[in-house]
Amino acid sequence: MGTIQVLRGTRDILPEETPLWQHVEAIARLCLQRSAYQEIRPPMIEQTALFERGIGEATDVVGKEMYTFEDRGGRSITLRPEITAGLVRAVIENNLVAQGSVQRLWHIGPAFRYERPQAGRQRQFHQLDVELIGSRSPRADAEVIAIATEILTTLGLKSLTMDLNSVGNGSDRQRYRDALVEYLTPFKDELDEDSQDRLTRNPLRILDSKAKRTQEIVQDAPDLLDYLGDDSKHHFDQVQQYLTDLGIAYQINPRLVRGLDYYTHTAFEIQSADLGAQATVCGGGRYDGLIAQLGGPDTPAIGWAIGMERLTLLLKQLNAQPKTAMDVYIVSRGEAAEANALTLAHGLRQAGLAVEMDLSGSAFGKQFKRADRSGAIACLVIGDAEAEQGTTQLKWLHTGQQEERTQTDLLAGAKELRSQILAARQVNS
RNA sequence: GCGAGCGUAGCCAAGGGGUUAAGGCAGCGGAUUGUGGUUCCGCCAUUCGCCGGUUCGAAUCCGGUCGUUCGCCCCA
Repeated sequence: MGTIQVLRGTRDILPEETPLWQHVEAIARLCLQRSAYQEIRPPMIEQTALFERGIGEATDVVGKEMYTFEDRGGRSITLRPEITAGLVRAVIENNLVAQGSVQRLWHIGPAFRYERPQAGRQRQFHQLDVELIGSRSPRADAEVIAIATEILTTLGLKSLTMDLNSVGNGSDRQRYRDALVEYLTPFKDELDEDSQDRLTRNPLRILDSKAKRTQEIVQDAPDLLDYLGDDSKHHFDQVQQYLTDLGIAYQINPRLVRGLDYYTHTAFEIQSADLGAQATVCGGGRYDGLIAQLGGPDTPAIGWAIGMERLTLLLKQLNAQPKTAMDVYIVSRGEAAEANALTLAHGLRQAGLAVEMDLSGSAFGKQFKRADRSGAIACLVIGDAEAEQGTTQLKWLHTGQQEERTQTDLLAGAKELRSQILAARQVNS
């Protein structure tokens, strides 16, 4: 072929799809804004060390999925594989959390992981990311989770399920980890290959292995929730209580262990059965240790990320795509008329109308055909005669009625025209 | 990184060794040189993802490669 194609695992989001993305973003903005969250826009590239230290060297994301390269100055740079780490870096660097203060932040943008693409998984994907930094309160957990469910349900998504778990604090986890390793070691030879490997590197991850025999073994493993200290247990109970108070459905999944090292206490995932193997639409949790670990003040935080591709995939299964129809389509022929058309289009747009101007210069019949397809309610016709008299034919495309207006009257009455079009559109739909 | 399936126009496709590569949608042009949504006519792949091999002959068979889909792993 010889033409250059998009990189594997990346894709173009074409004009027919962008209205859907804009709709999601509008809903998200609305929900976040009225919950006091502010947008932040950190860079997409960071020093590699940020992710190594933040996400954890033992994780798959850092171990084998990062886009890492040297820049011309010999620095090791990485395209962010997720958004939280960079956002936390920005918070620390700009001193956004003075003692006791709370920051509510959100961001939407691409992240990159070098993985084999499949349904709901790409090398460049987009996340809507929300973080509440500076509160240890279980109300913070509940607030953040509630926003996620609100966005999802406002978009019309149903039949989602939420898994909830607590992985405790550092010492809870250490004790549990020891107990788990002790339990699993006698079964070592029966575990799947990956899990054997994790027994020393990252034993908690064995819990949500999909290998059949491993699952059987894990059935009788000690329960993480039994190893929570009193504070952790209390926190978890409170979170559950608050979610119940808010009418948010969830199920406790003691084997939910998320793949990023920084999580503490609350961990949750919202899933859909309609996504295939990549069922998680939204995942998140608390990360009370991360900020200190990255050199900031000892500050608790909780957040989540929604996968935009997976979300839009679900929405596409659901409803017809929103389309942006034009209000007015301008048809013109002849040099003077075409100049008039341009001026008219400009003026009407300034008055708030959506106007498409036919640029073809082809026969009126052809131009009307396009006018029809544009979804416009009204059509303006300017030919030699109209140009000479400074008039235009205003044609209503749904009735075929046509009236003559002077161009100046039309512009002066643009507001009225706008409400007429609005009314006509209501009747039509 | 591993396994399996699939690549024919912008989209959906038929064809499974012999030369003219069906059909539909969309698009463009015309019937209708100043009036649309119907209809009719015409145009729209010297080429079947790419490279190489087998053959007198390859979209068709073989090898490789790239892409894609589904799954594993992992995650959004």
